[in-house]
Amino acid sequence: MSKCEQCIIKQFNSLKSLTKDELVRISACKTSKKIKKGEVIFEEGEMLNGVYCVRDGICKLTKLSENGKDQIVKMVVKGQLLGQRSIISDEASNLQAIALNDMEVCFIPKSEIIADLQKNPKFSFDVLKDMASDLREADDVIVNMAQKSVRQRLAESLIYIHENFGVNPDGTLSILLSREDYASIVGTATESAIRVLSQFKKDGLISTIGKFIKIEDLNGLKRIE
Amino acid sequence: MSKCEQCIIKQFNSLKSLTKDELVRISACKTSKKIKKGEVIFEEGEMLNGVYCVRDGICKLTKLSENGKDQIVKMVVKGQLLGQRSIISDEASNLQAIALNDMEVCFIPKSEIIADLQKNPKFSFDVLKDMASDLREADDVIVNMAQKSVRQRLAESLIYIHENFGVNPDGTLSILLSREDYASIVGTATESAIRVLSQFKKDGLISTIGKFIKIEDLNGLKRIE
DNA sequence: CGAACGCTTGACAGAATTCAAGTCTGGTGG
DNA sequence: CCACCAGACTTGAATTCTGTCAAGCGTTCG
Repeated sequence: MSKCEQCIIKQFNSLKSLTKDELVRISACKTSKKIKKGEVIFEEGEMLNGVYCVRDGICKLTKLSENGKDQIVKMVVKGQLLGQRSIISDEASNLQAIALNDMEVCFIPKSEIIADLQKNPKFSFDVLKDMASDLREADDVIVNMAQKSVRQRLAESLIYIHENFGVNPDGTLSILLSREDYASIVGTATESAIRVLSQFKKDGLISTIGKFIKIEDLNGLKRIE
Repeated sequence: MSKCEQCIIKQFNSLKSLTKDELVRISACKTSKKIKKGEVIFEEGEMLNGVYCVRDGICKLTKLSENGKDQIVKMVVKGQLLGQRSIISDEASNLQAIALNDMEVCFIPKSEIIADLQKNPKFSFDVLKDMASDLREADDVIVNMAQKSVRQRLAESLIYIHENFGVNPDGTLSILLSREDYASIVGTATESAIRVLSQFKKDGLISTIGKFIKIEDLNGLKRIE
């Protein structure tokens, strides 16, 4: 099993603020795990007893709304942590995590994280910054959901994925999502999402290569109102 | 000027985790401020150089969306802190704060808060918990905005206000909001909010006493789908 | 008193959901 | 190998929801 203190992934999250000693200690009790596409990492309402550090792959965090539909609240990619919130508030998770492709994660027990939060103010402050940034993003999502049309929201989601999760060599979005996933991101019916995507394609804003989506006119998408 | 170490308001927020010495030091450099209804506490994009501790009154945190409409993202009441997020991430505020009634707040300079965050892990952990709780609430709002109808959202907002901000002796909601504010909470046109409220009234779910709203059938509101 | 503002209602257009087909695809079992 | 099936995808049509524009009412405040 590889060692945390040598892992480059930690450069991208708050674990970078831990001392070498702390990393060695965590490394000793962490467990590595492979998760297959579609597999559930944790359920809504489940008590987490640790956090996950995503070494590879992508997952979606969803919440079941009262009308029975899943809403994708956030997507977590390589380099990010998963589950800090539930650990910190010491409550059951309010979200479900599902792998969108094959993943590799490290599981770090709750006790270790809590101990470091209490002892290492730099680490604690870094986590604080992460959460502040999450909150700011959440505010943006709230405003978009509340004020914009399905068409606008879908356009912005495509742009977000393009800019944050990157593209394949042929220019297609590196993340492969089903139509249902897209609908679940913008909070609409699957048919509505499909219709809007068809329209984007007809307008030359996007194209499809196999199941993948390629953005052809980024500025055109940005101009949608 | 009153002293922080004797202030009971601090019992309701993370400041309760500060030591007596820290409170004395903060007390020495804080400034007390009265803010009138409708007054802006800080603007979106403004650099905050401290946090506000709300001693009395209520304010709304809004964000201007690209289509020019304000969205109410959160309401902050007596006992809560205002502006931690911007201080922590050291960025301009992403929200505007406006008093909904006459307020009394204490302003604590950024340097003091940051110093205490670095030195007092208990305080820092408490702030972390606050933000974790804010994030969870934000997730709920996202799902509601994305998946529910204007009618449902308005019903839930009324319930939220009723349960979290309390009622006057005659049973009316203690917070007085304009129709435009209600529209801005659920993210809809003012006319739409008015129409839904009228319908609620016609259905006997709510009544109005002067400008105040009184919930007549809480379970009825909860049953709306 | 008049102007300004918030509140209310009507009418209509456009957006979005729902239900109901039908197509395409990859995988499975014969 | 091929037929077939399940699931994802696509499109159409009817219905419902929501935003917008327009008009009128009531209150407050100068």
